[in-house]
Amino acid sequence: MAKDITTRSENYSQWYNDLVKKADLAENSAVRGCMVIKPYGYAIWEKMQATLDKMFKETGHTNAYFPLFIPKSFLSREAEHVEGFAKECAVITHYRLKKSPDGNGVVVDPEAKLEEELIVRPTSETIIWDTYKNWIQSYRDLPILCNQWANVVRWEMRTRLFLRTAEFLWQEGHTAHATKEEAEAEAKKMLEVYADFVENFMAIPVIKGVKSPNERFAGAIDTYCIEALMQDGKALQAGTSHFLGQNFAKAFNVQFLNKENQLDYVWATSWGVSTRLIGALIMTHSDDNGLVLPPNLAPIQVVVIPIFKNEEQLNLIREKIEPFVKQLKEKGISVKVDDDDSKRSGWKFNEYELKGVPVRVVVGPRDLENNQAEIARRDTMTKETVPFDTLAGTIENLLAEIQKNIFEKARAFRDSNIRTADSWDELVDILDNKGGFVAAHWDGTVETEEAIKEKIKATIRCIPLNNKLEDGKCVLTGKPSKQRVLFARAY
RNA sequence: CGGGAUGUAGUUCAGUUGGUAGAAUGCUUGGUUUGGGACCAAGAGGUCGCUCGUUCGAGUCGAGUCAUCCCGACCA
Repeated sequence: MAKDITTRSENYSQWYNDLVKKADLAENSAVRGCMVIKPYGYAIWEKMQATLDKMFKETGHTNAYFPLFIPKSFLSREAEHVEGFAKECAVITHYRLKKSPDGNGVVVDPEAKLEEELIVRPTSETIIWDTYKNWIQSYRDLPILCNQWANVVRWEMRTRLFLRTAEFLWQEGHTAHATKEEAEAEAKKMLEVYADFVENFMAIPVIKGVKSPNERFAGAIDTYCIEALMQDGKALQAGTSHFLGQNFAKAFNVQFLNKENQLDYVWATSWGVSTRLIGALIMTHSDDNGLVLPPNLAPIQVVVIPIFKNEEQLNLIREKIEPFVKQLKEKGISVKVDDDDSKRSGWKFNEYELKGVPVRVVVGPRDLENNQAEIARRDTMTKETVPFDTLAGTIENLLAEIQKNIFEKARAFRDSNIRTADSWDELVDILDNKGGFVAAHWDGTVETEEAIKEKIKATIRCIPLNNKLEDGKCVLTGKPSKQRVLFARAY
């Protein structure tokens, strides 16, 4: 459990990469910058999807699907938006191949050039607003509360498994409202949904805040975000919710007649979280034995490992474990009984620890005699023996306790890594030697924000919601400031 | 697109002044094992990224080329 930020951060990239591969979550693909999510990793994503989807439905949203391809002209309608994404777009120029003249393989057919190039969506605001235009005429058509589960492509120069890949999976919500107040409330509500999900299901503590102008989504009026802290002291943006104002409605000419019979532009929000959250999960909870999964998201919550020398013994154990495995399943707990005799039990212990399975139950001849089982918890790596008849109940409680414990552990770590700096030297010293978030005064200008980023590679992660106001001086310029903002080096 | 490095067995990597292609791990088979990543034996597995050059002879030296990784810039 290397908790020392400075020692761990040196090899953190390597450690992270190895873990993703060893735990069987994902691997690099033949296509540069793209990732293969393996079954175990995808199972985690499916659990995240199911939970989020339920939360979206409970807040009145429905799912829809929009095209993968966006006409180039759509992207350029909103000036800031195009500038924000232009440098990382995959562009489709042709629609057909033909046999190579030299007989080897195929070449792009020059005659099949598209009149207008298509962009593989880096995000769907433009295609969706072009569609919404046809859906909205009256205030009675509003609000529209749609979510889409999709893949998007952002052609990044440097990629890392889960954290930044050329293609990634996400959900993007796009809502249309009759009033500014309603749209702002929606953006804030979805931020709360994200914070609830990330903290209570993923056990990752987050800071809710609003982005500074420089970090804002391209085309947004306000970007609300949740920021998490990784074990190497770097921050990670875990989710964003944007209040888009009327920018996209104006760009795509989406107007409606309001109750006063006046033509008005629609107010918009968009919000999204991605497979990047799996990266956050790994970097928040894992230790030197491998992954640590919060019980709420673990594809396998309990693994049962029988220890046996022959078929006869295994049958006795099977008979004994059957009742509590059934009880656990009835409680909705996912259980895997691993009685594969081609792997030794010691090997299995390590394997399931590496994969982060929260609870392990071991039953061998010794336990049959004493009518008990050994249970081991992944978060603390401790073991205890429990009588068979109380096993199911004990495990149910233990899963809840593990969920709580890893969240509290992560929160304690995060809280102990939020520091205040009152001078430039102090800010630099903390970032270089300790990492974490640094609360410091900033004069509120984009120039200063950029200058700080340029000098020390740290960005303003957010201005926390409910930030308390206090007078101070900007750490860089010395100009007056009304509140502290959170700086960090980030992924 | 700048700076650096690396391409050898499925994987991770050795390979000396140029002279028969190596290890670990994984895989297959058989046996002994099985309460914290077992052991023994046998076996399969290679166009040394590609091209050209130097040489009697190139994994090794030279030139070119392609690819990948790392550090920047960009970013969820």
